[in-house]
Amino acid sequence: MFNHNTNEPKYRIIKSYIKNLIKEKKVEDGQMLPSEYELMEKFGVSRHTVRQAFGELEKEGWVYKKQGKGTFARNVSTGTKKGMIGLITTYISDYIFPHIISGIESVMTEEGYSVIIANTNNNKEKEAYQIKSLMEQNIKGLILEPTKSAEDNINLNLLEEVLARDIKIVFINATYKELEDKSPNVGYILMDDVKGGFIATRYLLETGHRKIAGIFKRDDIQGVRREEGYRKALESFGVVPEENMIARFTTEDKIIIPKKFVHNLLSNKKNANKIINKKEDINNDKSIKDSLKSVKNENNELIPDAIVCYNDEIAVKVIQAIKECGLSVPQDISVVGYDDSSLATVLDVGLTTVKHPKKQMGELAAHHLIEMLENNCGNHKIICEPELVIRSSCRIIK
Amino acid sequence: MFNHNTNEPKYRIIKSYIKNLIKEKKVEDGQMLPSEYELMEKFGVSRHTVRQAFGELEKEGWVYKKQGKGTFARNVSTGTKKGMIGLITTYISDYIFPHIISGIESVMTEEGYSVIIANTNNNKEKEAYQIKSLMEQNIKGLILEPTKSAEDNINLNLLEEVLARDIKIVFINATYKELEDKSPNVGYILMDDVKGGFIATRYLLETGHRKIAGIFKRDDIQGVRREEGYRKALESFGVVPEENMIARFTTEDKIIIPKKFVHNLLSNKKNANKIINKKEDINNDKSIKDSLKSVKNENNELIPDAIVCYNDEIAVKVIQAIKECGLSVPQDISVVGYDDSSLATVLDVGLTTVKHPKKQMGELAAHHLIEMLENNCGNHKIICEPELVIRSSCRIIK
DNA sequence: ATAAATTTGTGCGTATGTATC
DNA sequence: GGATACATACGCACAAATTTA
Repeated sequence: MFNHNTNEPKYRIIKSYIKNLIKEKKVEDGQMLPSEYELMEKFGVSRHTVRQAFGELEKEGWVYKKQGKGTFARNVSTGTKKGMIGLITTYISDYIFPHIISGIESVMTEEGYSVIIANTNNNKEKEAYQIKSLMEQNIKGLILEPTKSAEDNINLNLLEEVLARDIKIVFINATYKELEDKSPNVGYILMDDVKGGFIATRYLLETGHRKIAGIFKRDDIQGVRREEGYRKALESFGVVPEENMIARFTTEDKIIIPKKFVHNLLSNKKNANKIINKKEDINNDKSIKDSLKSVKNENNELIPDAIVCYNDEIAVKVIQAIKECGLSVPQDISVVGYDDSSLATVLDVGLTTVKHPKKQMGELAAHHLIEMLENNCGNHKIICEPELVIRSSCRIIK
Repeated sequence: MFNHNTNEPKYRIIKSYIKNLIKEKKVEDGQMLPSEYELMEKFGVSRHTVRQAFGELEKEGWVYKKQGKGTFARNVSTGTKKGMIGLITTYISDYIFPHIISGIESVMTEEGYSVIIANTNNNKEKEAYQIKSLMEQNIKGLILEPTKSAEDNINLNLLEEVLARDIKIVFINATYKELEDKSPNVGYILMDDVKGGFIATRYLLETGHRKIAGIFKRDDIQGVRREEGYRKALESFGVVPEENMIARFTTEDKIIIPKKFVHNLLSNKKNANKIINKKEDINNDKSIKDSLKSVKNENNELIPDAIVCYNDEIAVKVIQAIKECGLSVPQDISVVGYDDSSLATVLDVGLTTVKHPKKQMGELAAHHLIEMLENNCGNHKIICEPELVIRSSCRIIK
C-alpha cells in the first residue's frame, strides 16, 4: 500500500494508487475518480504530475476523461464475459470462409466469449503478425486456419509460444502434426480431403469416364490431399494418371491457370467444333461416341472426358473456359467441384460437388475450443467425412 | 501538408508531422527522429508541447524512446497494438457483409488495431447484448450496422452510455439521427439506396420497359429504400406501380419467395412457350412484338417485361425461375440486380446491376473511426453514390 | 437565464536528474 | 568531463466544457 520507494517517480505512485481504487472497487465502473486538484493536494505534487498519471492510465484503458466533468473509472473485467478468442483465417470475405466465421461467432457469443478476427491473405508473414498481435490481446484460445499449409511452417515457433502462454489452439482445414505431438492443448477439425478427392473421381470412373483431367491447388494441404485422392481413385480403376492432364496452381495464379489449362487441353478447336455438330447423334450412335474418344488436340493428345476441380470456384472458371472453346458441360466434358458452395447452384448446369461442412465446421471448432478451455480435456480431433452431391455437371457414359 | 488549422492544437500538428515522417518513410524503422529540442525550435513551441506529441505517439505505437539516445520510429507492423475496435453487424456470412467486414479488418490491421466481431441476426435484444459485451472489452471504437433501423431504437440509451465512456461510434448502412445531434463522436457511412433503386429502374424505363415488376427485402432498411427508389422512378415516368407485381421477402423466406413470385407472374406456361417459338421474329416484326405485350398469365394479367431485384442473389434466383418457365433473359424479360457481386458475372448472361462500395465502404468506415480516435476530429459523414453497371441482362426495347 | 465554481485541455517557462556517447 | 537527449517535476495562465448556485 505505502510502497513509497525513494526511487519510484511520483506520477507512478499516483498511478498505482488510482489503479488500486479501481481494482478494489473503491471506485466502481463509471464512477468519478478524485479530481486532478484533489490529488495535487493529497499527494503534494503539481498538477502536471497528476495529469501524467491519469494520462497513462487513460491510454492503458483504466480510466476515461470528460472535459468539464471529471475522470472516470473503467472497470475492464466486471463482465459476464468469459474472455476473448482469436480467429485467424486466410480470407474473410471469400468463398466458404464467411460461413465458417459465422459458425464460430454464433457459438462463441452463445457461450459468452468474444471473437477477435484477423486474416492473413494467404501470406505467411502476415500470419506471423496476426498471431503476435493476438497474443498481446489476452486471448484464451485461438482458432487457426493455417496459411499455405502445404509449405514449410515458418510460424511453428510462434505457435509454440502461444501454447506456452496457455492459449489453446484449434486448427481448421489443416493441422500441424509437429504441434499435435508436442502438446495436448491442440485440437483440429478437418475434412478427409483425400477421400473427398477419391469419391469425386470414383464417381466419374463409375459413370464410365476414363480420361479424367484434374486441377488442384498446390500451396495448401487440402489441394495436395484432394489430388492424392484423385490419383488413388484412378489407380484403383487401373487408370494411369497422365501428368499432362493434371494442373497445379497457387493463390497467386488461380485466376489465369484454370482458363489456360482448359484452353490447352482443348486447343484443337476444329475437332471441338466437330463434336458440337454431332452432339445430337451421340446418345444414339455408339460408333460416333467411340470415335469421339479419339478426338485429339493440337498436341496430338486425346481430350479428356471429365475434369476434377480443386473447388467450386475453380470449377466455375473451368466450365466458363470449356464454353469458350465451344464445348458443353456435361455433354462433352463432365466437371466435378468441391465444397458445395453457393456457386454450385448458380450456373444453369448444377455442379456435382463434394459437400463441405462450412458453418457446422465453424460451430464444431468453437465447441471444441470451449470444451478444451472449460473442461480441459484433450483429444479434440475430428475428421469430417466427405459426401458427394450429385447434380447435373456430369454425364453418364456407360 | 501545412494544414495549420487555427483550431488544431499545436501538439497535434506536431503529432501528424511526425506520423507523416514515419508513414512516408522519410524516417525509416528504427531511425532516430528529430530531438525534442530541434522540434521546439522548428515549431516555435515549448518542450512540454513536443513531449506531449511524442508521448501520445509512443502510447499509440508509432515511436519508442531511449533515454539519453533519442526518439525512434517504429514500423507499425512490428509495433504493439493500439487497441481494439468492436464491430457489430446484422449478419456475418450473408449478403455483402463479408466484404464490409473484410474491408474493416484489413484497414484496422494495417493501422495496428484488432477487430472484435459480433452479429445480431437482425435481433434487437441480441444487439443490446453485443453492445454490452463489447463495452466490457475495453474497445476504443465501435462500428455498428444498426439492426432493424426502421423501427424504434430501443438501444439508444445503451449507445449513449457507449459514448459517455468515450468510445467513438461509426454507423454503416443506417444511422441514428438522435445520437448524431447529441455527440460529435458519431460518424456514419451509408449508401444512397433510394437513388440506387431509382437509377436501376430508370434505366429500364429509358430502354423502353414499362411493365416493371420488383422484388425487395422488407426486413432491412436498404430493401425499403430500394423499393422507394423503384417507385419514384416509375412515378417519374408516369407509370403507376402495380402492387401485385411487387413482392417483399425476409431473410427467412428468401429462398422460396423469389421463385414463387416469378412462377406466379409467368404462370401461363402456354403463352410463355408461344413467346419462345416466335423469338427469332421478334426483332424484325413489330406487330408480333406488340402482340407479346398483351400476353397474359392465368390470372389474366399482363406479364412484366422487366424485374428489378433487391440484390444479385435474388436476381440469380429470379433468372433461374424465368428459365424454368421456358423464357429467356433478356430476350423475354429483363432483369436488374443490385450490389455488383461476384454472382453478376457467373451466369452466362452478365447481370446489369448497381455497384455497391462493399469492401471500400468497410475501409472508409475504418479510416473514419481511426481519424476520430487519433486526430479527434468529428463530422465524418459520408453518403456513397450508387452507379449502374450495364451488362447484358436487359434488352433495349425502343 | 446568468454568473460562478469546478474540472479537464492546451501551452509556456524553468529546473534538475539520468542515460548515452 | 562535457555535450546531448530524454525523464521527472514545479508553477503559472488561459481555454473549453460542465455543473451548480
